[in-house]
Parts: sequence; structure tokens; C-alpha cells
Amino acid sequence: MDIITKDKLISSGKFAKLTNLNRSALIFYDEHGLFSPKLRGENGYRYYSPQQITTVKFLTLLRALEIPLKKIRELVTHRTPKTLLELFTEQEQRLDDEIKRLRRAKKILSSFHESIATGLEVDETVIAVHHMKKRRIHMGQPTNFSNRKAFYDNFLKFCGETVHGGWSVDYQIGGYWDSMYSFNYSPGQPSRFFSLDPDGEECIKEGDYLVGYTRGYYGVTNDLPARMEKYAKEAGLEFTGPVYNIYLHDEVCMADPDSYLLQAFAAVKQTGQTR
Amino acid sequence: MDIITKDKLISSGKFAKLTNLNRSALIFYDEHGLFSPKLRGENGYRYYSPQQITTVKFLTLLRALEIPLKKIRELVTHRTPKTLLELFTEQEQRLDDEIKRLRRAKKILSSFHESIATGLEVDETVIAVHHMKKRRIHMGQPTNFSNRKAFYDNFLKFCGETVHGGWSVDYQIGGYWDSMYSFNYSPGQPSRFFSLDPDGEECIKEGDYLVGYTRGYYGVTNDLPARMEKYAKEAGLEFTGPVYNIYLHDEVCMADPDSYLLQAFAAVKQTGQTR
DNA sequence: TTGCTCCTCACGTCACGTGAGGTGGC
DNA sequence: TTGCTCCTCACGTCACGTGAGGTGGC
Repeated sequence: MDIITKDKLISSGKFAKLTNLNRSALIFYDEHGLFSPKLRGENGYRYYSPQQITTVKFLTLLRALEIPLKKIRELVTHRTPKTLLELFTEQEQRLDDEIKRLRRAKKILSSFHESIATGLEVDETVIAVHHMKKRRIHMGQPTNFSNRKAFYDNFLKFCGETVHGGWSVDYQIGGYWDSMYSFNYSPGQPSRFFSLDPDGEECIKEGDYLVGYTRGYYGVTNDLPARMEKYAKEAGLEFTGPVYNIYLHDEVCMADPDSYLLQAFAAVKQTGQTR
Repeated sequence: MDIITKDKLISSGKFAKLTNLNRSALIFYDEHGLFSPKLRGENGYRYYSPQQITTVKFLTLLRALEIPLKKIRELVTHRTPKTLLELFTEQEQRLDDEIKRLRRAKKILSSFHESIATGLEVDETVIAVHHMKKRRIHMGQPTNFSNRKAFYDNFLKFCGETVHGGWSVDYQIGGYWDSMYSFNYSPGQPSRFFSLDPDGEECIKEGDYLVGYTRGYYGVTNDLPARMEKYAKEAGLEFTGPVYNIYLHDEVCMADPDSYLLQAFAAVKQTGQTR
């Protein structure tokens, strides 16, 4: 090997720039026996060899994988091709998992994103028929409102069963009624809960829906069911399917609980008999 | 809104289990004004409402995005649909970047993986002709060996130019010679450096290569060039293209610098004249 | 009564980042 | 000489995790 002379070597500042590391990180690695400069000047200056760039690159790769320094130190002192191969195999798996996790987070984000954006675009004073695209959801079991804390029990039950079934409870949760009749009769008691899970096993069917909005805390529907029924009657619409409630703006994006924006939509068809 | 009574509420331990958070995290959030229980018992017990599960879910989503608590606190106190929409748009971008970063890390890992695995499978005592698949690389500029620290200068130059050109210097770096003649003549002085970048603009062409191995520190080729020439002569092979050097086992997986495993391969064809 | 859960400090951890105060090199 | 780089402490930071020591509830 070569004789090491200072003129071939690189000071800590320059080496930091070359490797895109903070100088303090280099000092930290040196102090903790992870990675030391090739040479120490009589004045204490740290000098690195160009070859050490590749070593640092490998170190930063391991750090980018969030392997703790303790494990890196172990690894580096006991490395063999076989142990490294094991590590790499394990880490490739971990990376796959992590990528999946991030993709999931993206899905959740864009689900919220869509709701909030819709809430901003929409004219909430107007009730109208809109064509809605198919939308996947995860549907919970039927609810059971027999005692006074039933809402919470049902909500908890939905969350528990959702997680237990391997579904995610991170998407927004909405309320489902079998019919406009039951929505109007007991707007605070959905027949089922559902979550806006784009990988859900069921879906909100594509089709025409009568869509209305109101503001208020969870469960507050004000006169919305009545307004929807009235509109339907006047427009010659017949309710043909379930009613869905989704909070487009909820606690996630609003501080004032009385301003949450509820969207209700019910499957309808034209009867032809307009008043 | 409902009157809050304890029987609808959930203790900190149970709430922690429900939300899959550590109890200490809940206490930490409470102490730092991020998220507090609905009710505090006279004995100091923390009681959460089932509704707060969704709040926590949102919190953990933000934490999963690695948004610092400080920013989360700001966000939560000043949230509006618009600011949240901005945040989500920004975070979706960040997630895309992060996924790209992880994919890149995976590529780097699998590149090392392949080298190490090949090094373990191979019979390093044998020189032989192998058909090699096309392999993308990033090729550096021609080297210039005029002074005694030229190797390091060239190496640094390659690294600098690679990064500067937008390429990655995280893949393994190898040596390239225009011909077997120049490899044999100056085995310590490659005509160019290259990196095993699978997105590189050039490639090692698919075809037949004479492949040999030796062990030693970077730049140590021992008698490998001579052995390759001898083998070629005896087997009636003609060298038709460049020579590549790759360290299958280098400092990444070996502690002993004298045991690094070098693979050299040179493009050949049969002349038909076997001795 | 037993065992489980809850509480509040207080200190630890991880991988650096950030000065303060001072020296070395071209 | 000036300005830049380097050094060594020492303390800060971030988001909890981990006991210790003690109380409350069924």
C-alpha cells in the first residue's frame, strides 16, 4: 500500500463537502469509533483519504436505511460477505414494506385531500342531483341502537371490527342508512358505519344521487333530510337506494366543531312526474 | 352536544391500546398541548372519548409523515380547509420524493447484493469464458496519469464529475481499460472509471468475456492479467474489446483489505486456432 | 385483600446540531 | 495581517421510553 502523506489527503471540511455530510457528523463518527480519518495531524487536524469516500457512501447508505449506529458498528467490525448478504436481503424487504407504508399514507392523504377540496368547491346552499362515480369503501356490520351510549359503542365496535378484519381505520368514517326513510327517521343513527377505504370490499355505486349539505357537529343534520325530501318531491325524484353521510370538512381541517361540513347523498331516479 | 360522563369515556391505557399508541406518548401529547383527554378525573385520571380516536388517527398520520410536533401544533391551532389542503399537497409531493429515495436505496442495495452473491458463488481459481448479459453503467471521462498522486486525483475527478452530472456515486465504482494490452501494461491505471449505475447512459455490452479473479487491495492485480493472456493464447481466444474490473467483495463486506475479491473480464472471440 | 391500572416526577436515549472560545495555515 | 478553517468542550434538541415510588378502583 502507499505511504500516506498529507498532500494526498483531504481536510475534514473538504471531505464533508465531498461526501455531503455535516462536518459534525464526521467528528461524531470519529469519536464513536465508527469511521475515523486516515491520518491525524500533529495539530489534531483530521485528514481523510479519497478512498474513504466510498466507505462514507456505504455508511450513509446504511444510515439512510435507518440502521442504528450501534448495529452499524457491530456490522462493520464483524462483516463478512455472508452477513452483509443477509443484511441486504433483510433491508430490501424492509424497504419494500416501507414503500408500501408510504403508498398507504399517500392514499390516505389523497382521500382527505379529495374530501376537503370537494368541500371548498361545492355550493353548500344548493340541493341537486349529481352523477357520482363508483367509489370503493369498507362497510361495517349493522349497528344496534338499544341503549343511550349506543352511538359510541357502535362506533367503537366498527373501529374494532375494521382493524380486526385487517382493514384500515385511518380513512374517513361515514354513516350509511338503508333508505331515505330511515335517514329522515333517525338521522343520528346510521344503519352502518363505513370508511372511505379505496381498497374496500364494497362500493358506493356509480349513478345519480341527490346531494345536500349542512354544517354542524357530528350527527347534527339540522333540516337537511327534510329539505332533501322536499326537493325530491318537487323535482319528481324517487329515492331508490341508500343514503351516505360524509364529513367533507371535519375536525381534521376545522377548529370550530359547529362548522363541520356534512355531505349527504341518496340514490334517486326520475319518475317523470314533476310538480 | 352531549353531557360528558365518565361511563362513555375510555381510560388512558385502554385508549392507548385502541389507538395503538404508547401510553407515554398520550401523556406527552397532553403535557405539550397537542392532544388532551376530554376529561380529567378528580384523581387525575385521563379519560378520552371514542370520538377522539379519529383525532388521534389523524395525529399519527401526520407523525407518520414525520411532521415535527411543533408544526403539528401550529397546524392544529390554525387549521382551515385551505391550509390543510396545502399541507396535503405538499406532503403528497414529499411522499413521492421519499418513495423515489427508497427505490433508489433498493437499487443500490440490490447492486451490492448481486456483486457479493456472485463473489460467493464463483470459483475464483478458474479463468474461463462466460456469456455476460448487458449491464448499464455510468462511464467517466478518460483518466490522466501524469503525476504521482494521479490515481487519487482521477478518482476524485470521477466522483466530482459524476455527482456534478447528476449521476449517483453510491454504486460500486470499477475500472475500465480500452484493451487487454493496456490492462496488462498498466493494471493500476484504468483508462476510465465507471460506476455500476443501473440507470447509466452507457453499458457493458452483452457477449462473451474472459473472466478471472484475484484477491488483494484496490489496484492489486497480482498475476491476473498475465494469467488471462496465457489462457487466451492456449484457448485460441482473441481480445476484441475493453477490460472491466469490479471488486465483488470490497471494504463493504470484508474487514481485511488484502482479501478484496477482484473480478476482471475482457471481451473475447474464438479465432478457431486452439493450441 | 389482591392485582391491575393509573399518576407524577426525573432521568435516559439517539444522532447529531450549535455555539463558545481558541488555535493553525496560506 | 486578514480571513478562513480547524480544534475541543459543553450544552441543546427531538419525541418520546423507562423506571421509581406512590395512589386509586373493582
